[in-house]
Amino acid sequence: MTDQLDTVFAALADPTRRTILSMLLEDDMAVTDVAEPFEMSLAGISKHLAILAGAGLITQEKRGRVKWCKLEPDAMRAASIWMQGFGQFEPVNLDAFERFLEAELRGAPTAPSETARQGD
Amino acid sequence: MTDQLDTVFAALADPTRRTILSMLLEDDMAVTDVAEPFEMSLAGISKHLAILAGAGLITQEKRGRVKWCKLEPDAMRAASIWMQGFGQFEPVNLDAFERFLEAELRGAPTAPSETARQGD
DNA sequence: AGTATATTCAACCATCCGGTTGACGATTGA
DNA sequence: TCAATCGTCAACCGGATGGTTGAATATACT
Repeated sequence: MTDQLDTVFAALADPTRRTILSMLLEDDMAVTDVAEPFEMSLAGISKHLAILAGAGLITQEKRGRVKWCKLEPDAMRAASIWMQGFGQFEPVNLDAFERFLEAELRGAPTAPSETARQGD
Repeated sequence: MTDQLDTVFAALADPTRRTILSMLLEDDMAVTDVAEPFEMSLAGISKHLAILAGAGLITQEKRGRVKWCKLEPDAMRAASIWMQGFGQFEPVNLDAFERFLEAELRGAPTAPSETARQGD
C-alpha cells in the first residue's frame, strides 16, 4: 500500500544511498565495487541497494556471479514533479547539481573519499 | 550533522506529511484545522508538524493560543535541484502536479476525505 | 473566577531502520 | 576437486519513527 512516493523519498533520505546513486551516474557498477569506498560491511551496502531497487531507483542484473547495478533515474520523475509543483524551482540547474554532488562526495560523513579510517 | 537533504527527504517520505503540505498550499492553517480531516490524534499531527518544521518545510507562528502553519516551499529547493540533476525532468509540469495532488487527496490511505474508510 | 479551547509534553508501545556478524549458495578458476 | 570470490540470508542489536493516551500549559471567553 505504500505509495511510490513513500519509497522513493524514504530511499533518498539516506546519505549513503544518495552517494551510491551519484556514483552510479557515471557508470553501472558491481555490488562489491559500490561497497568498496564505504566504511561499511558488504551486507550493509547490499541492503541499501535492495532498498534503492525496491524504490525502483536502480535495477540489478546478475551476470555470472557479479550483480550489476544500474541507475534508473526515471523512478525519480514522479517525486521530482511533485516537488516542483510546490516551488516551481528554476528548471534543471545543472551547475547547482554538480556543486551538490561535489559537496556530498567530498565532505559528507558517509562520503567514500577521505573519512577518518578508524578501526580498520 | 544530518544533512538538510536527509531531513527534507525523510519528512517527505510520509504520506500524512505530504498531504499536510498540499493542504498548506491553499492557505495557512491552525494546527487544529490541519488535524481535523485526519483520523489521527491531535498530538500525532502536532508531531508531524514538528518534523515538517524541523525540515524547514513549514514555519509555525503562534498568535494568541493559535499556532499558524505556513508552507515554506523554498526548503524543497535543494532537494528538488538534487533530483532534477539525475533525470532532467521536464520543467515544472503543473498539470502533472495537480493530477498528483488530486490523487493523493482523494485516494490515498491517509487522505482526509472519506473518514469511514479505514478497516480494509 | 471558572471553564473551554489550542497545543504540547511525557510516557509508553510496536514496528521499522541501519548496521553488524557468521553462515550459506552460487559461480569462477587453479 | 578445492579454494577463492560475489552476494545474500538470518539473527541480532540499539536507536529512530509513528502512533497512542493523559496530564500540563497557555490563551480566550463569559
